[in-house]
Amino acid sequence: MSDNSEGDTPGRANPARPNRRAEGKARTREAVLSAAGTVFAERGYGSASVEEIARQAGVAIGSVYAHFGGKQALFAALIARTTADNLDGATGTLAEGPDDQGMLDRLGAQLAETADDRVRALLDAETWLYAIRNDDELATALADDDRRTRASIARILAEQPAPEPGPLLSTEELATVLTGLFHGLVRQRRMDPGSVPDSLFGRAMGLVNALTAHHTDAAPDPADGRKPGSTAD
Amino acid sequence: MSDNSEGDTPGRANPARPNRRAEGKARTREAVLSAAGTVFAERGYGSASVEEIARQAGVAIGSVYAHFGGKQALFAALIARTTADNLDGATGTLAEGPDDQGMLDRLGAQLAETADDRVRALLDAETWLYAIRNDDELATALADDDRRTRASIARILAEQPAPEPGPLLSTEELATVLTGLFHGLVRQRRMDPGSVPDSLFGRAMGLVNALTAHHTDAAPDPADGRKPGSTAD
DNA sequence: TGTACATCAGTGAACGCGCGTTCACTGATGTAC
DNA sequence: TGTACATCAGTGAACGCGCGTTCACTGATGTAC
Repeated sequence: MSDNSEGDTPGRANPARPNRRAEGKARTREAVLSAAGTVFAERGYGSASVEEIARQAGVAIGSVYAHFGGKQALFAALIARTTADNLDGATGTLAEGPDDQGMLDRLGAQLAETADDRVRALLDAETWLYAIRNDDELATALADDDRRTRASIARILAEQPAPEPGPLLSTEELATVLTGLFHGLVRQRRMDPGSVPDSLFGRAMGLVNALTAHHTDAAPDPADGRKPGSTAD
Repeated sequence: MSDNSEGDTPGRANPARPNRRAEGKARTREAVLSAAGTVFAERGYGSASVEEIARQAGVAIGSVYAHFGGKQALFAALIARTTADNLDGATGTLAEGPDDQGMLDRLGAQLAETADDRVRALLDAETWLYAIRNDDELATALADDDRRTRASIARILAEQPAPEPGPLLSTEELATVLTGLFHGLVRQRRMDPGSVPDSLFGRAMGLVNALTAHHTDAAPDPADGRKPGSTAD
């Protein structure tokens, strides 16, 4: 992000010139980041070795250090890129269309895509763990991105044909439930694919959405007087 | 290593005797497992060192190897114990009472408890990652436990006052949604505690439950398009 | 255009440290008589 | 009970390997004239 792939020629040469040095540098950087994604995902941060990343990227180990400074900084750079991608993906999917059920279908499709992308699912989890463990800037940045994503979802939900938040959940909370269910089902599907069909996410959210739309005035209490005998728990 | 904490005296001595050797051994084993839980959670498998575990357990490093054989086996033993605990906790909470909203409240309380137990949340995530990465027996065992838990939940849900699965979700799927939402919200709460109040889980599930109870005849959902294949790679 | 020089992305052998693991040993506990 | 011996949980120094990191070097690319 901070490293442009072009420009930067200190000598002020022709700006339209190809500049093969910068191009090659950017290509190397991308190759290292891509390899880092696979290796960090597949081995975990602690068990990942810089040497394997360099080998998989097809560069010398020194190049990794020339570009990123060290293992930890490389992981941070990878997270920064991945997080940006995720944010674009989520909000992009949501903003793609205005109609109700279509959005949920699209979310279900994205759930399937995310869960079935092994590297991505592993890397997401590893990133979360890393952020929670080291409560430095990274954790804050990740939480911010998450909050932004949920706010984005809430904004889009508010524009839906059924804008009423319902008696139990505000729009913001609905966005939280949506993302939480998303991550939880990705996790579940990775572990036991058969238990989470593609349509499950969409149906579950359709359920919630339908209730928030239809029951805005009825049933302030979901447990409305159908308890057989027990009063206190 | 199925190392019993008692019995096993080869010489067939008085079975009622205290047997301080076996007691001490069991105590050491527990201390190592407990320390391993903290260290593996806080550092991650790859970055955790056996030496730190031994130090935190107050034993020599050789004892860890005498008891568990190695780092990987120690982690496996820890997972086995933790998984059993989790299973007991989840089904225990659910089976505690029969009434509808009380159960959801109790689940909400357990959500809060789980999310606020830093070591437990980290260890859960680490365990999942480890299992997904190394698709050996451990992944299968974890998936089995998970399936058992969900089946347990489904069984209890079926006994609820609102047994109708509804048009969108079967009881089994509702159990999957419930556990998925649970894990997703734990994750979310760890990252941004303010966004997941204690009551959110209960309210979200109350929403779903109420809808399954009330909308058994209204089936406005055409979402059935499940993609073929697309399971794990 | 051609030549001389400057720049700098990339290289990989070498270093030293920390790790997982081993194993000869210790001494408290258990057993035999 | 007391004594001699056996057992075995626990110890920790030592080993060797693999890791992250460094740095003197290379050579392709860019610049000056």
